[in-house]
Amino acid sequence: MNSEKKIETAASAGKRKKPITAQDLMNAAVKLLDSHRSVSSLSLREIARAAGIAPNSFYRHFRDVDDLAVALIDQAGRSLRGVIREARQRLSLERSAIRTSVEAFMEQLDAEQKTLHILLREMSIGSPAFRQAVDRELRFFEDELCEELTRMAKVTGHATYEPALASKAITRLVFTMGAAAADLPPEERGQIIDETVVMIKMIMEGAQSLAKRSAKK
Amino acid sequence: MNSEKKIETAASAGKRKKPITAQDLMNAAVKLLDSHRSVSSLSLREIARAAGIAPNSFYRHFRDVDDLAVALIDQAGRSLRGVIREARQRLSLERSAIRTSVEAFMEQLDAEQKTLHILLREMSIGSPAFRQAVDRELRFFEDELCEELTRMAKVTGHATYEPALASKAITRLVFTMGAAAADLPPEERGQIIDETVVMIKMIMEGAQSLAKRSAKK
DNA sequence: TTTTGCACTATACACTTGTATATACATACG
DNA sequence: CGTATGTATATACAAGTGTATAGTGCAAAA
Repeated sequence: MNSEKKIETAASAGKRKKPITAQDLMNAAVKLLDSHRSVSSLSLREIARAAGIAPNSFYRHFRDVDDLAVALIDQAGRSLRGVIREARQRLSLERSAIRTSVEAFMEQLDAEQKTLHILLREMSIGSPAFRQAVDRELRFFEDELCEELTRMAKVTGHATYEPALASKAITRLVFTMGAAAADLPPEERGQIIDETVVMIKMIMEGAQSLAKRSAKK
Repeated sequence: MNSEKKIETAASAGKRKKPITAQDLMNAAVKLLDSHRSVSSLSLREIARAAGIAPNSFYRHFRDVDDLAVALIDQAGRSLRGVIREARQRLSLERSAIRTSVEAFMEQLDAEQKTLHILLREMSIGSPAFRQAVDRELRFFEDELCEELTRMAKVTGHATYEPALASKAITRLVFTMGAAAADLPPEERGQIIDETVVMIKMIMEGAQSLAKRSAKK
């Protein structure tokens, strides 16, 4: 018989007058996520409390906690695509496209909004709707990468064996390694980055080598 | 004000007299897991109900639900290692080591106990203890694979660039693809298997190609 | 002005959860 | 025989959950 009286846990704290946005709720939810909690394990009341509103007000903005979760995943995906696009900008100037991209990805793990964490976590748990949402984002990633690979092929002359598959492999690998890096002290991340880079090089080298072989034959 | 009166949900159903084993509880828990629920999202009462015992009897066997989860992970890992070892037996007779192993892995997804599902799910969610347990099992997988690769290298003369890393990449990839296949109609699994096989070939081809290159130089 | 609609709140209900406490009933041992 | 000991039980409680219902206050529309 304690809480739910005057708590106003953070987030509101005296300043705001009345109207809360859906985004506010999403932010409140994100703040509640540590490394081993999935979005849908949060209770509606918990989120409402963190946002400083009454439990029922939640329904004004989302049908469900799951509904909010999907919104979060979408947002995470959008932000991720931004990161990748930015990485690509840097890419034309410096060398080692792979390393640059992987670093951009891993850097994002520390970003203020833990959007990447959300994607990484929800891709393996949660309702079908979740998976679908995450899958959509993964496919964006894949497609951009595939496009990049075939473009590179034309420039350098190194064809790629099955660019779509290579892209998929690389994508899944980066996400998996990202998940591993996510809850790791930042000073050990360097090693994960190095490993990931080598793995990607293996895949690309292999895809090119297989391309040559199947062309010869 | 309904349940908890005379339900005896399955599992007990009249036959057994009194003593329940820890394994019974684990099995009951597994039966409750569909594709989008993690072990630790099960409630103690839920599991007890499914096993046909009183909630408090749970404590005779496990401290926590998490405690039970760790036991489940261990069991899953043990079973998985069995599968892999079996796959290796077949391996010496037929060809295409890769395809055989991947198929063995994916077949296990349909097995009666959904142990593999558990591993796949818990590797990305759950308490540190969970992750650690899953990680241990993954490393087993990796090590066996790495050993296999270096052995193959000596026989065929094709050295592998960084066998440990290649093993890690392959392992993560297989698990990720397995997770994707896990909740998919079985008739679409074939495609996933094919994709996975190609991906692995890319990695191995790449690792060998990189080995030659770094040897030459 | 009155009215209408919206965003939010308060109270309440039925239900689940983890666990504390106390109790029954077998079997094993002196 | 008693009497521990281990395993199961029922009952109970405080806390938390999702949500139904009703109400409040305020801004824009009539």
